[in-house]
Amino acid sequence: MKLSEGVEWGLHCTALLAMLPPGSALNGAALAAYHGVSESYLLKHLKALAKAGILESLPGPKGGYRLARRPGEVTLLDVVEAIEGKEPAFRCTEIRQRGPAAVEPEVYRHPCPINAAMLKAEREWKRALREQTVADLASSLIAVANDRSVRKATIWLEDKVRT
Amino acid sequence: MKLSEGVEWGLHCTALLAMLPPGSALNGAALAAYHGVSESYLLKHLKALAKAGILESLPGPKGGYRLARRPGEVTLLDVVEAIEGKEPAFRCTEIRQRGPAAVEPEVYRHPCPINAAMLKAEREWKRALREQTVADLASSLIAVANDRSVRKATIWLEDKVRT
DNA sequence: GGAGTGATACTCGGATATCTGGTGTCCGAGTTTTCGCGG
DNA sequence: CCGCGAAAACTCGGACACCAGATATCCGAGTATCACTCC
Repeated sequence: MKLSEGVEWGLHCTALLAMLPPGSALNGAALAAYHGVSESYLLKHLKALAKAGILESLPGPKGGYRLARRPGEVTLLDVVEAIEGKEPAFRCTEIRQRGPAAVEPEVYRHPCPINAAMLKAEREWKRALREQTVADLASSLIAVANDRSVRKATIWLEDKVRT
Repeated sequence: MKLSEGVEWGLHCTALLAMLPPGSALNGAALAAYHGVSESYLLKHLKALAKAGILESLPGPKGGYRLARRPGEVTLLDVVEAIEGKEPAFRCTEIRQRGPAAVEPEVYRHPCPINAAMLKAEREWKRALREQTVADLASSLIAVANDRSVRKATIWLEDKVRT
């Protein structure tokens, strides 16, 4: 099992936007350069975040991406599901209905217990993700950040941020 | 994010072995035929389960696989990690240390908060998996199983099971 | 009849092809800006 | 000086190659079995 690298990128981008003054936007080029990643590929994920209603895209010159909701209203689960999709990680293929012990499909009224057990764990994972918001990430990032790093970021972002 | 199909197969195989009398073994061909899956590919996963100490492999004629521990001592997490590996799903690539705001690596003493948040959720997932054992799966499977299916399975397994 | 022994047949184990989904990239549609012109 | 308008430039959006990891498979090493032979 492996989460897409885009999840990490998306979380960092939303967290960065959350640290800026409300309503601030950055374009894809700035977000990519700030994190040192490929711009064209990052755009793919930003698009997904916009489609999910997490980011808002502003077209035209001086355009870019900004948070569509307040940072406290965006959970980590929102971001993860926007990029990874909402399908469960464990996908039951109902192999209990195959092989020599199988009977008619309509007999399997109860859900597969193995599927239920795996989904139960997945619900716990989602719950933990839902309890954390992008605002939490932003404040944590600031709390542990080095002063010089913050200053460098502030200066660099100065002429990139758009209101 | 997607879990390997082998996880489902491994769980069904361990659960089936747990339902048999203690010490019973089945060879790869029987396990594959019972679940209606490819034998050569299932062997790959059974091998992984054996290497992890969950199954025990008995070579030679009348050989096969059997549980290495009692069903109550094997958690779902054991099975999942044996097949998927123990690496976390979220892998922080430390992109905060890249880009124009980066400073010397030794300054980043604190772990990345985003990584910490994701790993926190992952711990909840693992905890839920650790709280369920293969014995639970076996009893649940029996509880919801149709009588005719159980009878068919019993008859079919009769001359395949090995002590 | 029993024990030893050799061949045998069956088992798992690791190394090897193939294929889907994530990774990475590109060019086109749309919109805001902005510059120039006329009033 | 101000308003209008058209061109332009920059933005995001969807469609197109590429590659790693999961999927699927095969043949060889090893061992318990079993039949046969000899005592």
